[in-house]
Amino acid sequence: MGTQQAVHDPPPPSARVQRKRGKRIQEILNAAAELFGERGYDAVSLEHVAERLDVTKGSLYYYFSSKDELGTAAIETLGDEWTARLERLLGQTPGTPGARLRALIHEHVGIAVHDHPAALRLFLVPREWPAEQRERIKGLRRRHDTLFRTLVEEGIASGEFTVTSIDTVLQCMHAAMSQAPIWCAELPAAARKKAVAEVADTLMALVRSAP
Amino acid sequence: MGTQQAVHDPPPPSARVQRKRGKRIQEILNAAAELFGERGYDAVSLEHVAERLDVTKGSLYYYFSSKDELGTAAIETLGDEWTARLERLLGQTPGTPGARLRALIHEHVGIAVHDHPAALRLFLVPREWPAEQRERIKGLRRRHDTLFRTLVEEGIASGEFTVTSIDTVLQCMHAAMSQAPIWCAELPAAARKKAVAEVADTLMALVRSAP
DNA sequence: ACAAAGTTTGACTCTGAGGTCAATATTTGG
DNA sequence: CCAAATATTGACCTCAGAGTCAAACTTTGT
Repeated sequence: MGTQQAVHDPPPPSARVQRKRGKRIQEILNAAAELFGERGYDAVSLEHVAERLDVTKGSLYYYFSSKDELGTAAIETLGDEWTARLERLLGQTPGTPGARLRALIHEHVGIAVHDHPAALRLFLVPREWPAEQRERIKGLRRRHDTLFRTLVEEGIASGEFTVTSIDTVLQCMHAAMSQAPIWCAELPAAARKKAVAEVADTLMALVRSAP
Repeated sequence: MGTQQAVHDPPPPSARVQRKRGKRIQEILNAAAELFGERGYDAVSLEHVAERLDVTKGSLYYYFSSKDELGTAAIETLGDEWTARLERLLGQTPGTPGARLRALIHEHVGIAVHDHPAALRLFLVPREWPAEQRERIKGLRRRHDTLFRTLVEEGIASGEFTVTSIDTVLQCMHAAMSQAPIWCAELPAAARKKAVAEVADTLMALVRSAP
């Protein structure tokens, strides 16, 4: 019982191997996030994910112990990337809360419509996730919501916005933004950019209620 | 080859029997509509429907040739009842387009939140229905949307409303109303009535954009 | 070069849900 | 009361998709 590890019980895997494993996991998560974003969680089977990676289903179980675990991890990846894009945008968009909020909505709907048409269903349609994964999803969503909430609160503080209820406004905004990709999918591609802008304009009305 | 039916091919079932069959079909549709409204289409199996009626799955196939057929028919029942309630409300709510629209939104969200928490997903989340049933669902939704569209158009004509794009406003409104039951489900029952009213107030902002 | 560790495979099981159908029970009308 | 029409059953089929695992293959460190 010296300063050495107790009788080498589990020989720890080398750092290089671990990094490699981490990379592989990221590859899997990216592929899965892409698929879930395109078609939604239930519509994507593990064979689909495996096929996109040119491996077989069995391999996935070497890294993840269930579909739900892979699912939440992948959704987390997607959500992180998404939030990062929004945060970056805010970082480089100065101006009033109104201008910034509009840009944020526009970017968010844009990402949804152009890049991840089915992704938002992952957050909208409640699934009975196992408790542990539920927490992770909630956390993701909270972080994302905070971006919008903060701006709205700033706008209210500065007198630029007026609302009946912050929570309700945020929920409505969120709902409308999440639906956008679904009905935009029916529009000809050319009309989509315009539609996204209109959604942003329209939703700005939610924070400019008459007194 | 007289004026009589050609050699009595299929003896037609008596009127009474037919009425009875119709009733049974309605019972099934009601049970199914209820379940679909509570838990969503995919989450409800035919055994669930059968169980609620105290029969077995097989019986359902005596009346409907597939889950999708029963599904659309049931959704139609639900939608018809729903639209009827909204139409009735409009019939007995006089006033400006603004007042009427607010009442309509309130009623619609109220029905969703209190009576059919999962029903709206049936319309929001696109399913690949067989062509024939798709038409019926579209028709339902059109009829329903018309109620809102008409009022919005009236309000615009009278100068009471201002919008960037009618379609966009309607889509956003619809999306927010449809999500409401889902997030209201997390509220304590006591808070729901208030939440419904707030949604109605908030959404009214969508038709009062600044010029 | 070679053994241990790490990775992938493919064939397998299990389950839930849609759908079928011959046999059986019930209702109807003469 | 009885035969034909109508309704219901329950056992069965099929299929997709989650999950398992021993065996085979590949990489790593010495």
